[in-house]
Amino acid sequence: MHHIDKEEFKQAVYEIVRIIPYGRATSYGAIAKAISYPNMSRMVGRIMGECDSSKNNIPAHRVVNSEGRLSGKAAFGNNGEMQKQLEAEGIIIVNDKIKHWKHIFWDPIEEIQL
DNA sequence: CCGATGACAAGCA
DNA sequence: ATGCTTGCCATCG
Repeated sequence: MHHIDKEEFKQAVYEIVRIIPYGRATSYGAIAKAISYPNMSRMVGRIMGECDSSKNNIPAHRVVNSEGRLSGKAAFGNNGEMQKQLEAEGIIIVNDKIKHWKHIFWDPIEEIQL
């Protein structure tokens, strides 16, 4: 009873990720909170890893960890593709971490309250 | 069944 | 800032 359907959860994550603005990024935990499952950040990461972003029109490159670090870059291949996509949006990255993270960070909660 | 692991996160020393 | 610990949940061997 207390279990949301796995597919529903995945779709809820997709919905949030798809509305992350260009040039901004959010975190696994922030997404988990936004869909009312604050302790499911690891699952959000798992879902991103399997979402096949390019094919499904999901800007997974805009999802990083709570410190702004590109902990999931491996899923984009060995050519720093995740970093390239972020840089193409004007985001600066140094040592796998987004520069000015507090400023770049987009909190989905703010959008949902609208 | 159990322990390890993983695109996590927060607290603490 | 750095590293460790704990809490969290699904998947695997």
